[in-house]
This record gives sequence, structure tokens and C-alpha cells, in this order.
Amino acid sequence: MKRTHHCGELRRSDIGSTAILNGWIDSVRDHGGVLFVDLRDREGVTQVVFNPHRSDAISQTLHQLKPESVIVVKGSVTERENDAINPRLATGEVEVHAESWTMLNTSQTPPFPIEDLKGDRVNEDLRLTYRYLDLRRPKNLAVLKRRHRACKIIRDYMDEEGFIEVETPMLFKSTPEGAREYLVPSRVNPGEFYALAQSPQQFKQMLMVAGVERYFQLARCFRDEDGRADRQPEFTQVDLEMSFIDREDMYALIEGMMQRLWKGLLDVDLDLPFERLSYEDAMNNYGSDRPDRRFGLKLADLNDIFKGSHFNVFNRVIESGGHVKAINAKGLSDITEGELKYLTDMATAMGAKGLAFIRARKNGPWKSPILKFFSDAEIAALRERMEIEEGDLVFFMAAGWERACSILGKVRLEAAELLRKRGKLAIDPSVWDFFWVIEFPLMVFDDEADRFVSAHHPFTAPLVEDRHLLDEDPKLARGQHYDLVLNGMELGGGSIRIHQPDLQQKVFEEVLQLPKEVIEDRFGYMVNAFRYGAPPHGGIALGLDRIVGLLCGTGSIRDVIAFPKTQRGQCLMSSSPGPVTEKQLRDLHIRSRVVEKPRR
RNA sequence: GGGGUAGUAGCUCAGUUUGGUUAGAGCGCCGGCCUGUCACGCCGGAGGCCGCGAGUUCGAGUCUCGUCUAUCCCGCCA
Repeated sequence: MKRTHHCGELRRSDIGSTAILNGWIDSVRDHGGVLFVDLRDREGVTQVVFNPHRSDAISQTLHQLKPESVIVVKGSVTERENDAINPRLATGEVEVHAESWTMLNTSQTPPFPIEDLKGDRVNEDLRLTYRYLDLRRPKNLAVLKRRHRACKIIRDYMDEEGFIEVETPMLFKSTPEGAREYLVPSRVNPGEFYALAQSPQQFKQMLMVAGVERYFQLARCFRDEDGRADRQPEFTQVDLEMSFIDREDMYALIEGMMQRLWKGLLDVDLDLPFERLSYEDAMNNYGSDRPDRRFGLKLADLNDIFKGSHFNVFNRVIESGGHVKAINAKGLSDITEGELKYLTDMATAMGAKGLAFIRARKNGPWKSPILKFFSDAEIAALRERMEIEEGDLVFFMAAGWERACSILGKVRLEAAELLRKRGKLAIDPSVWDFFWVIEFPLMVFDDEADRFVSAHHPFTAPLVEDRHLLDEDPKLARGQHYDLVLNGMELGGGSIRIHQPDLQQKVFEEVLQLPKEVIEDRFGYMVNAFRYGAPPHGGIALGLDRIVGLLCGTGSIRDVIAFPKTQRGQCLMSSSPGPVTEKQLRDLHIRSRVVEKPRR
């Protein structure tokens, strides 16, 4: 019996016809004389009615109907009586009266309910162990469909824009200055290793040298870093690169892609172009290079107020070139001791010496460990600048500019969360705050390594007007780098690249101070390639999992990956990673130092 | 590597504050009844290494220490 319809298909117009359905038994309601089965497939649910009085053949077998078993059923499509119509079901105006049915496969009782609402509350590790059952839930199948839709929209759009999809190797070589990598031992090259590509970066630039002009790929990338809700050890990037373009071309291209995605999947019209925010402004106002601007609580700079202050802690920082910044967590003066300690611990963990505050209590004087050091003029200026009212809580941070900003930026997010829990701050879920963050510093000084390291990667071109700074004061040079941010989340980033071999060599040698043989070994082929007529080019990589996660309204990208890994990088369903045999290791010319196998 | 939260029946949880009889509920499961349900209803039943291991105690689901797992965060993510 071949299926004639999917379970979400039958309508009033089908009444009178005969239908054959395949599917899983969603629920059974046995009334003795009549038995209702909700039959489910990937397209929906149809009610099938079994009447034991119709035939003995059917009545003999009805006890076999159990949830999650797979059946094929043939029957007549029948109108439902008025009071039997189920308005919550797309097929709710009809039902199929079974004439015959066959069990295709029985199911054991599932370990958790295959339902959208109840299933959501089940422990995630159990659901991941039985991911094939978890994915059966309509809401999860809908996510897979939605991800497919997003990919199709992206591919169609890129095709229209003249891009060629090219696959690049996943087996690459180790590039230790980036993220930690997954190493793959080479059997035929004893003692040597591949690394799984953390991105197709170098290959896509070579494609530009090759004259591809417009490349894209939905590229799987691998990074052996610790997990987060928005990170997986393997993830997918919308990776692309273009020749003969400037930053404006890139902005327009990506904005068009986002517009098409949001229209196609959410029927939301995005306003173009997206705003652009300099790194400096983002840090100054929000303390983050990917600020969530859907709520206020902006940072303020207090250097002008406290310059020459008698409060030495502030004055000393200002005189040594640092900044005093503050944030008013409006309405949070009822913060608990525990919450305050949490914020302070967080700030000190990020390198703060402490977290000074003023509590403008209701019905009482301000409470603060530092207020006594302030002059009356300073207090008055502070009250005006920070717009302090009863019930407010103001946090201070005095440190180097970047550190002061980023610590208060984190305090800002936590304070917003505390306010949200109290019902004093609400974020409109219909707001899509897209914007570009631009003019990042090209490099940052790494205290640990005692040298400059690339803020993005060493192939990012400096702003034309900042190029002379590479010689004069590298830390002031800004790069032609851009990050796409949405609602406080980094969706992706990229840059216009260096295409001149001399400049690239200079960045490696003089700015990043990499040894010559390291440059030659790791990047020699790139610099060499640039000597053969490399076109000016630039690119970007967007986190597809994050984008789909936002389009699906899920909190974690695990929800939009068919078979995700846990925070420790394990697949609970297939139990990977797992041990290998001694022979396998020998063939690969490696020896494990772990004597006892880890218990699982 | 560090900090927080959680772990009790197949699932979701209560019980832990103040140690004390036989560890409970809802859903699911099994059996019976029921011809219009769609969270069907009614009757009955089975089901527990209270994550694991030590310790304190006459006595531990409950207190202490350790450990494992998941998750959130910091570090990390060119």
C-alpha cells in the first residue's frame, strides 16, 4: 500500500475519497466500542477512527496499536460532526475511517514523551541520548525544515549575486596562533598531523588569487575550545570572499542576505542599511564590541568630573591615562547582598580591584563605601551626569580604558538581567537590532606573550588613513574589519584583506614579530601567491547556527543542530569520542599517555 | 583550569530547612470497563542503588567531604 497523502494534508474537499496514510501513532484513545488514533508524520497529524464492529479482522488487532509504532492505514475520508471538529488540527474537519491497516514496525515505550510541550521539559542529556526520538517532536522537525529553508535562501541569493560554491579541505595544517585545533595524525607521514580547519580562511583567499572572484560555502569549521550555549566544537559558517570590492559592497551584500532571510522565514521587513558603530563608540557606551542595544543602561565617562579629585583611587587612574566609567542600574537599589557579591566577584575575576557603587535608597541617604571621599561639587556633578534618582544603583570602574569599559559592560548585562527578573526591564521580542561594528584596532597588545597579536587575524588590511601608524604606533592602527551584530550577539565578522605581499610580510615580521622561519613555514605560500597578481579582496564568515537559532527563537544552537555535542564535546547518542585499539594507534605512529581508560 | 545550578519511579517534580514508622504526586506503563474522543473518562496494579563513594550518627533521600554527569558563566574562541 503506497501512501496517497501526508498526515497534514487531508481537508474538507477530500471527503468521500479513500486515503492511505503512513505514520507514527501519536496517541491512542480507546473507547471500547470505538478507538481513535492520532497518526503523525513529518507534515502533521490526522485522526484515524477504528471501529471494531466494522470487521472482526480489525477488532482482533487493535490491541497492537501503541504510541510510536509505525503503521500504514487505508480508509475513507469522512466529515466530522460539528461538535467533533478539532479546530487546533489543520486536518481537524475530517477523519479517516480505517478499513484496513498493517503494522510496519512496533515501538518500545519511549523513554520520554514525544510531545512538544512535555518534551521540552525533559532533561537535555536524555533527549540527546535518544536524539532520533527527540527530533520526532514536531517542533524539532520544524527546526530542521527551517534550517533547510535558510540554507536554500542563502544559496539562491548567493547564486543570484554571482557567487560560486566551492568546497575547501577540512584536513588542513595546524595554525597555532588561532583557536585550539583538532589534530589528525597522518598514517603515511609518520609523526605529522593535519588539523581540522577552524575556517576556510586561507583557502578562500587563494581562490581569490585563482580568479574565482566570488566564492561562498556553507563550511563546517572545527574548534577545540570549551563549549557555550552558542558554541559547538563543529559548527557551520556562511563563508564568502569577493574580489575588487570595498567595505560598502560587503555591507550591502550581507544586508540583502539578512533582509531576504528575515522576510522569507519570519515575514519581517528589515530596514536597510544597518547602522554602523565604531568599536570605540560601542565600548564607550555599552562596554562591549557586540552590544545589546535593546535596553539603555549606557556607560558614562567621568574623567572630566574626577580629574584632580581628592579621591586618589580615581585621580591616580586618570593621571596614568586610564578612565573612570560608571553605569546607573536604574531601579536596582534593592539589590541583595548575594547579587552584589556575585557582581563584585565577576568584576574581580575580570581583573577589577573591586566594584564601587552608590545605592540611592528609597527613604534614606545614599549608601556607598566611596561617597565619603567625594566633594560636594563632585556629588552634584555625578547626580546630574548619571541622572541619579531614588531607587537607583550606580556602579563605578576605574581602570585602563578598555578594561574599565568591558568590565562595566558585563555589569551592565548582569544588571539588566537582575532588573528583568524583577519585572523592571522588558525586551521587546519583535526588535531585530542589526548593526555593524567597525574600525576595530588592528592589533592588541598581549600581556602574556609580551607582543602585539592580531585582533582579528593577520590578513586584515589596515584602514588606508591608518597605514602609516604601522610604523609609528601600531596599537593605534585600525583595521578594515567589520562585525555583524544582532541583539547583542556576534553573527559574524570579516575584513578587507591585505593583498600586497610586502605589506603582508611587514605585518608578520615587524608588527606581530613572528620569526622568519615561522612565517615561511606557515604563511610562505600565501605571501608567495600574492606575488602572482593577487586581486584586492575581502570576505566575511557568518555563524549559520546562530542565525538559524535566532530565526527559530531557541536559546541554544544545540537546538538547531541535528546531532549536537555536549559541553564536553561528546555525542551522547553515538558515544563519541571513544577509545581506539592499540593497533590503530600503532598504525598512526602515536602512543596514548592515558594509562587508564576514562570511565563513562 | 575556576565559579554557580541541577541529579529522588520510564518522564516531570515534592520530600532536604528541623536526620526518625512502609519515600509520595501527576503523567506514562500493565490489566479491566467504556461507541465520539482529541490532555478522553472510570476501576485496579506494577514500578525506587533517593547519581556514585566515603564519613558523622543508635539511625542519612535529608548533615559533612570527595567524585561523576549535564547545564550556565569566567578563562579560552587568530
